[in-house]
Amino acid sequence: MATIYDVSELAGVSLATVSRVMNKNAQVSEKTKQKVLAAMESLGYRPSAIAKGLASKHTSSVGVLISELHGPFYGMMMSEVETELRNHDVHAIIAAGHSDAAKEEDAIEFLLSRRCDALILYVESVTDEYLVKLAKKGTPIVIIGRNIPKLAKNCISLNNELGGYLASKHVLENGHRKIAYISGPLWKDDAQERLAGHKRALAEYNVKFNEKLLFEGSYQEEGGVEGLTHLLAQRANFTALLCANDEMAAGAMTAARDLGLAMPQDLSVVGFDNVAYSRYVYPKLCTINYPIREMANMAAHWVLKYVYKHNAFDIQNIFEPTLVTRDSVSKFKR
Amino acid sequence: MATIYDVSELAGVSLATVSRVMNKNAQVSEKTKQKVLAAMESLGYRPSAIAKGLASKHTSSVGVLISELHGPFYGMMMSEVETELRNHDVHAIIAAGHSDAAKEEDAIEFLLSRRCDALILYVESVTDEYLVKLAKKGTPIVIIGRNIPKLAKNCISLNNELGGYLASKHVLENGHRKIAYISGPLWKDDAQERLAGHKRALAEYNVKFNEKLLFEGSYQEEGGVEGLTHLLAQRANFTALLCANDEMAAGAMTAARDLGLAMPQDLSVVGFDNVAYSRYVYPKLCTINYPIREMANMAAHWVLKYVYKHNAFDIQNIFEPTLVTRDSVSKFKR
DNA sequence: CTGTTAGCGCTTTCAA
DNA sequence: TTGAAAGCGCTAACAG
Repeated sequence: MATIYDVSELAGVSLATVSRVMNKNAQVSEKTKQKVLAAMESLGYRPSAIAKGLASKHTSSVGVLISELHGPFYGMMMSEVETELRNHDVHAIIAAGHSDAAKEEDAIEFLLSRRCDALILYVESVTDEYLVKLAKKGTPIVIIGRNIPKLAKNCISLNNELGGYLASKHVLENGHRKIAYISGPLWKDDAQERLAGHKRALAEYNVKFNEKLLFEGSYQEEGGVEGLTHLLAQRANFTALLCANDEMAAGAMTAARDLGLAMPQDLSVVGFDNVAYSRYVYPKLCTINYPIREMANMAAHWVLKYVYKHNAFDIQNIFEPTLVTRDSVSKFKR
Repeated sequence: MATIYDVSELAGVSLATVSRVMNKNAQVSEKTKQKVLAAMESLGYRPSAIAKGLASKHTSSVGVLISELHGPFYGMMMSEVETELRNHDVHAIIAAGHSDAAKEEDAIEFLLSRRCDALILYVESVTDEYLVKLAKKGTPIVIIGRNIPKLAKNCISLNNELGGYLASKHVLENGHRKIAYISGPLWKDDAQERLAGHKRALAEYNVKFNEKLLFEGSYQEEGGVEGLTHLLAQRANFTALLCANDEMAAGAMTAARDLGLAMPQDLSVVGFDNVAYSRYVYPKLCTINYPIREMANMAAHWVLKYVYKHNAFDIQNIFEPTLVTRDSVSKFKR
């Protein structure tokens, strides 16, 4: 692989000059510039990002850490970040944290060791303190999906409680009173918050929260299947089911139908996230929109603005969820 | 950020010694080793992967190029590669090619500039010749989803024609004769191959291929919606619909239901890929299994074996699709 | 077992 | 406008 040295030799100029034509900024006479360009071309020269990083102390790369590389939610987030960053010639180095503290820290170590200029983190297991410490270490970080008081400026988060509330309120407004709830893993903050929102709505409508109508799911399709099966076994005759995310809603709906329930007539269902395929399940899923694209885009802009000094628009730290009404909810009858 | 030099100073040993304890291999006395470790600990030392890469000529990282960062198919592939690689302490640098030749080449340039030890490529637009040339440049490459004769050893591909054939044969066996087909973008090889398989099955059953029953879709949900709408407008009374991937099948099914068609009674549908959510659409989608996980895993093993010299199992270059029967197909009646 | 000494390929003053 | 030279943080002979 040709080096800058080979180029300088072929072009008959110094290293420095070659470097200058690569980094557009400096003044180089048109003539020598052409010589250098020609030399690069004929050698098939490709600058080493790695050597450049060593010498210049920045890598034009930002580390992106998400829980999983698959799944509609993370996929959208990652995709948006990558696109926005790449539009500005910075590259994303992506790693998965698998919702596990050790793996998340590991991944962060990895990204740091690659000397990323900044980190965009969607982490679930690592503590707030860890992140606060990390933020002090020098590499700028922006955190998606969490709101840490001491790091408020670095957080891009959703009002999950409101989302839970909106979902719940919607079925309550439709007359339902026996409402089952499949939450996410309750050690996750967002799962707790969504559930809290649900409880607030219930309280507002004077309906008592029933432990038997709560199932702690996994945030995956299978969790929805298990949840529905379990809840039905409680024989509590619920007419509406709230799921803490769309995947579980899809699983629950499939399971419900397998057991002979018609939706939305026998059972109204609401999801959460508004992932792409939620409109392709049957019935079309009523859900809560999680503006993850906008949030991911904001995170990318945060980095562009504060790290790469592009003049981006103002940063919005907190986003609001909204209700997306579709076919899976009907009025309570009888 | 502390450097190896700081560590060596604090520990009272030379650079080389510090380097030695980092790279387990060499012999270092237990005593000095502990001193070094302690120094690292107290300095919060984190070796620079970038400097290491420059000095050692390999980066313990492999570039992974896929068309999109979102979507169930790519997500699964990326996830599997990353997991397998990380299990062996090598990291994936992921980039998106967006099914566009220029962007794909760009992304490859990027990965090469980061001096990846190898490349795992899922590319759709770049030519075979380009890849053949690339393969000669030194960086080992493995190609997923294409079978290039000159690069047969580097390819991990699916027999798409067989997949199309199996899907088609299944509905033919169920008595259907008027079969509509929503293909992928026909400039993509896999779309062509799947369609070819369909035609072969038709021929085998002596049913003539009808252009009016073919719609060229986008491989996305929306393409399925458009396809179904268009096909219905042809008034050709088809009783079965083959979709070249599950996303389009999901879109088409939703559109069909919106137009009052019951499935599978009025219309049988078959997808392709067997993505995670295909079993959660209604009716559960009959599809062709694309063993993308196994293939992704194989690609990772290829790299582990040939680049990192781990002793992995034998490499399988060609994979076979299989039929997954579910509820979306029924026997043709009347 | 440990230290010395060149680099790896590039950026970046400082002079010319 | 251009060149010389000193690193960036690490690895890898080669000695000792």
